[in-house]
Amino acid sequence: MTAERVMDKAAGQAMGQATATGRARGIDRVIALMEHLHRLRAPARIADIARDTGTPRSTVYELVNTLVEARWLETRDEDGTVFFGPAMHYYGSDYLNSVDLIRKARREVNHLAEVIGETAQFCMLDGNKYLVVLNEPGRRMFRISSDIGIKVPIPWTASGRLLVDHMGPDEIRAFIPTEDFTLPDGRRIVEEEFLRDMAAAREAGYVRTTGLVDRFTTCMAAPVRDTQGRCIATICFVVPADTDADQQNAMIDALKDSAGKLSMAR
Amino acid sequence: MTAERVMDKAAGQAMGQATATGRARGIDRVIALMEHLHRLRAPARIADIARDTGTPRSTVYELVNTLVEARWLETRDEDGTVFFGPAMHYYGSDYLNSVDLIRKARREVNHLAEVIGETAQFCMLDGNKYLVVLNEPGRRMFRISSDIGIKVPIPWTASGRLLVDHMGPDEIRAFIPTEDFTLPDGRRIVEEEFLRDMAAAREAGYVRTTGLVDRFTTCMAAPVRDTQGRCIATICFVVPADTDADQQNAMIDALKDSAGKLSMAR
DNA sequence: GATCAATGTCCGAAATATCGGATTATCGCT
DNA sequence: AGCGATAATCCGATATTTCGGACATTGATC
Repeated sequence: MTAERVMDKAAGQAMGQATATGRARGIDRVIALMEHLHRLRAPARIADIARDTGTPRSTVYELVNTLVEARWLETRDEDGTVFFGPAMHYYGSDYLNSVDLIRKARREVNHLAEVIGETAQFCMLDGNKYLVVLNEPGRRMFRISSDIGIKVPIPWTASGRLLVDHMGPDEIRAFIPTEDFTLPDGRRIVEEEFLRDMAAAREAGYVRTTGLVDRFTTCMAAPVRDTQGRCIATICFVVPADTDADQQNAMIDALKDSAGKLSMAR
Repeated sequence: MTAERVMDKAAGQAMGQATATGRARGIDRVIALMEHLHRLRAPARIADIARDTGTPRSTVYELVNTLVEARWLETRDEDGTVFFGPAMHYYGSDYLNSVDLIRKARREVNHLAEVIGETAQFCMLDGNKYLVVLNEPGRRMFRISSDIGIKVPIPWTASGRLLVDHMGPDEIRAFIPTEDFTLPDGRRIVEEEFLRDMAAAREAGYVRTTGLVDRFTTCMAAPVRDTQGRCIATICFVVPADTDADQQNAMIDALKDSAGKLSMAR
């Protein structure tokens, strides 16, 4: 078996306009490296980074040294793995504070998680994918790892049904890749069902789904709308499917309330 | 007047090992750029970035394009300024979640800010400087901009008196630069006073200061200690100096409680 | 203790990314 | 509209950084 290189998408991106020689700019290598760590969501050894991003080993060592010095990365434990460093948190905070809607959303999400005690999130679209922008775990200590900044197919989520609110059937078909209607377990969401969910959600001012991405989880979401009434974000709760119905209704009210405040603030 | 270049420290760092020609690696330029934006805490125009970091204009344009594409930066408004982009938030979240103490501290800080309604922070040392790692604004809407990740002289802060808890007078003299004992308004903190504060704080299990960095602000902090009893972080409140005394006592109790939990968790 | 694997360092050559400066586009103001 | 100033793009040359591969180091296994 030849020493074929298996690169992930980040590597592909990084190569970008690179000529056939395989030589790339340091900055492109670094971007691939960081995207790789983000997708991994765990510290990685340098040799593995080199293999998985298609970057020469000596180059990775060189760059990692630079990045560790700048605190962009941190070497973990004594096992020689590296992961994001504090500088990323500082820059990330600056970003959050600089975006008005997100700064306000943070207050709401924190408030909801604190008062209700369940995991609350703030979600938006990124291109034709859904992603969690803010995540505040509830008192329950399961689901430790947040999936902040990880792209997910729109139909897999409750919020997704609100976020494409403003589109007609044709637009949606053109916007969401067909394969995204297939759930992780292989089941397929038929378009009519999705469109019906959508209409019902717009009508009711919230949406609830159960057992979409995983069988035992219920998701409730309320829309944040701009002045034109377009859904630009959602606030939602992620709870066990067996959560008491009254409790769920209280949560939906809380969501509508918070989402309303953020819609006003626009 | 000659076209003398005024570079900030980041630029100096970036030049690093650069040879006398002034040519530098792209990655070093990028690090300087990001540090510059962080210090600025506001969007900047490309021309200004070039001037302030000592990077050639054409290089900055080139790099900014790359970074915008990677969502590390974002062009703001229509005024052509750039600032941090969402990718920084995602990487920063990954960092926060990967550090056990910080992840737990976030819950406490959010809880305190929510329940008490005043600005709560989680602080640590970075070298011989103090810095805010987590900041959660209270209900009061003043002091919008958080100073997350900005280094501050240790003697300027309440928490600082706890964080060097474990050092003797000589150690402290060697550790904290003398100029750091001079407050922003020019007043000087005499060492004896600092040492007395420190001893009293360790005794009481908390520290309170008023009018240090600015005349109308009171700071209260409680120590997070590791298994050896060493103060590795603090949790604190930042409130107006005229805050009711009973209220302040309640806040100190809440701080001690949270700090205690984090100390246990080690 | 010897062997093998994995990790990290070093170095020269060549491909190319950075840089300066000139050019073009955009904007604000009278 | 015309003008000046500022912002952004373009382009060729060369100083430099990436890259491959050899070498050193560490550590685990038998």
